[in-house]
Amino acid sequence: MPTRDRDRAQRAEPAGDSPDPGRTPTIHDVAARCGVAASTVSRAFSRPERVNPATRQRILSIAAQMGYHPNPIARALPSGRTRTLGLLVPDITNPFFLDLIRGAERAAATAGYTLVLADTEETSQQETTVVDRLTGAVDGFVLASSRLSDARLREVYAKTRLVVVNRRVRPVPGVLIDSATGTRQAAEHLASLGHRRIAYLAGPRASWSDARRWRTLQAVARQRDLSVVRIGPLAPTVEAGVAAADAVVLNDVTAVVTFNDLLAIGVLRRLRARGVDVPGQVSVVGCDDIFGADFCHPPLTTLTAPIESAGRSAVDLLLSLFDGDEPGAPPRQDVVLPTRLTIRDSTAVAPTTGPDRSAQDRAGPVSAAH
Amino acid sequence: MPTRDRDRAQRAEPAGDSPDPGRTPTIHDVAARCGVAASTVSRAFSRPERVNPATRQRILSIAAQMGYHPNPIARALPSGRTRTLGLLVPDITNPFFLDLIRGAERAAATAGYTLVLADTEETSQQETTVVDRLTGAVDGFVLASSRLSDARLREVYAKTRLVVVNRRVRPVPGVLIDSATGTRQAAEHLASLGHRRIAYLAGPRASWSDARRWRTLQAVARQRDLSVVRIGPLAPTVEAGVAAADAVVLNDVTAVVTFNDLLAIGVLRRLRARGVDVPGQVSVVGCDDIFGADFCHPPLTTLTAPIESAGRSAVDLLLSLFDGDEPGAPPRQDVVLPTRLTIRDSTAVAPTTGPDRSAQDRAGPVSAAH
DNA sequence: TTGAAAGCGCTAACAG
DNA sequence: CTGTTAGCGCTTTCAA
Repeated sequence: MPTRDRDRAQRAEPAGDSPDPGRTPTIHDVAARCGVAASTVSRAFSRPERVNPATRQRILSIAAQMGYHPNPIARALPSGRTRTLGLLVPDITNPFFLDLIRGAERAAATAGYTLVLADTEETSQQETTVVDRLTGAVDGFVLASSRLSDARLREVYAKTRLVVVNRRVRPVPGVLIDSATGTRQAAEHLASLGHRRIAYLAGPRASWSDARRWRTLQAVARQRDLSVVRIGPLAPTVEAGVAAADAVVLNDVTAVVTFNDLLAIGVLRRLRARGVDVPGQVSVVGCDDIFGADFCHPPLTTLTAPIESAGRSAVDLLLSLFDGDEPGAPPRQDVVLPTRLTIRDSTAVAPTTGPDRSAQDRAGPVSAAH
Repeated sequence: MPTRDRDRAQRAEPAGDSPDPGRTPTIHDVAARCGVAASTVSRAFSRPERVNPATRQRILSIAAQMGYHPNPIARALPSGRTRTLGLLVPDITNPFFLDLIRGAERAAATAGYTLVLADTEETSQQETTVVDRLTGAVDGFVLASSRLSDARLREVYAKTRLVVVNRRVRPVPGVLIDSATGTRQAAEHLASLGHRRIAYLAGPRASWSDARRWRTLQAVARQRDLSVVRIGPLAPTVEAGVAAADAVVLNDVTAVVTFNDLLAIGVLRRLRARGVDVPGQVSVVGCDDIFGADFCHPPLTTLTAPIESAGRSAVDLLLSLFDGDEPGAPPRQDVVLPTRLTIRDSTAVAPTTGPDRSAQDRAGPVSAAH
């Protein structure tokens, strides 16, 4: 049988190429061709230093000319290492995750890992299913904006390597984009521009960042004697922003801070449609600085979040977990990434006409929306 | 040894939970607990119809309470099926691919497949490496805007399942976004608006779509007696668009058609900075209708491409290859997706002042750019 | 430094 | 319908 392979190959390819045409060569084919044991070929690839340089050289070159490539699956079975990472996002549709994916993919690629991408469609159910299906197929997970409960997250952490993004669940290591400082800057920016009454368009109820942002906003409001009204929770989408814009007008504020840029873009769209001038009548501050925030109209003042860095950090943190730690190991230092305010054209001094006056100005359109 | 596991489990967990704490249960643990052969447990999961409903029921419920999940790697080794697909894109950074990824992910998820995502960084080298590394770890590949040569693509196709997007390489099955009809519409739209002199900002040299678009443009130009000037090849990025905008002005045209929206957005940005009114002085037509095309300023007239559909189709086509066909099987029908022109605010009637006059108008800024 | 042998966890004939 | 028996292709002791 092995003889047959050999003969065929010799006849077909003088240079000595693939043995049995159609079948991908295995470690044994290479071993046979080299006159060494299979285990030696294995070592030549996975532990090159433990094999004689001369033999290694020969094995490698013969393998190359046979078109041999180690089978990653077969490799993973005994070793338990797949060199693959799972990245779960709640909604690929959201450009925020594009940047996250990008950062994660790059960090993974740099480390020689491959990324498995899954969309959990905003449900903890799907998330659980995917995690279960992928466990064993990946060396670890990055869960971005997970919808799982703290308890479930801890369970998962107990049986596999895990990093969460935008979530703080001890002892699961996490990457947090800290919008607090940025939010504070934003609020003070608005206060300095003379805004006294601000609306906050809230994100999904379960969002850690949303809670923090709202708390910060309230704190600044107290200090600077502003009044902030919370509108939401809202889906983090352009459509929700469009819808919420009417509530903004109704609430008679001179500035809006939104949970994310998608909402802000929706607000901009709707305000423009209603003839409300931004930033003349209303100032808008977004969050994240996603693709598009700089070329929408007007260009958006927003909290620039290091999203790509977050993706990169999450993968790096996950990878660092592989060095010695057991699953469920003692807590690691969380990575906290700062945000900063990027001022563009959607914010300006509050209209000199007070809120009440401007409310009158807009009486027509407002009632029209009813 | 098996007895030990059993005893432990019984002692630790009255309900009969995981055997050896810390070790994930295997098919054998479940089999032992159920008093059946391992192969029966295997069948209960992979071929439920070939096992007695009662036994299956018992196995499934015991497995569930033991927290057993089939190990995907171990499953893949003998079966050769990983239920995983590889998606390779040249540049995750490009939002075009976000939509493609989205469509592919959805189609894959629907079919119960998982997506492995890789960025080839625009190099055929990286692409080859990734393909080699992933071969065997995925059931097939979708290569989007591949940078591989036709020959290499055929080679890959000979040893694994493969679908290309935006590429026509017989006999490799492909999904093509046919911008020809859309481009024709765009050109005629401009012609009807009175534009006589049009610039085309070309994309990467190797792009199949770019070649087709340019040809179509020339054809229409001949028919409608327009003159078109080709600028490029250009990287398909906002930055390249910014840079090319100056060339556009210099070429003294009244309309620009760009290879993609990123270029168009860059042109818009630069033109605005230079005080050239769009669409008053110059009309701009993009291509693809990516996220942002509808809210940039002014909202972009563009060829709406069914990008997400393309991703979905590519995966569906790939999956269809699994039904019976051998790798390297006879050619399949390519999927051709049409584009259509979406008219927004970046196009308008050509300025009544002829090209020459308007060139004079802009003499200052033009020379300033020199 | 190299070889032989025993699996990794599961699937897939083939009997029964 | 279920059990037995071989592997899938590779890694990994353990000896030599």
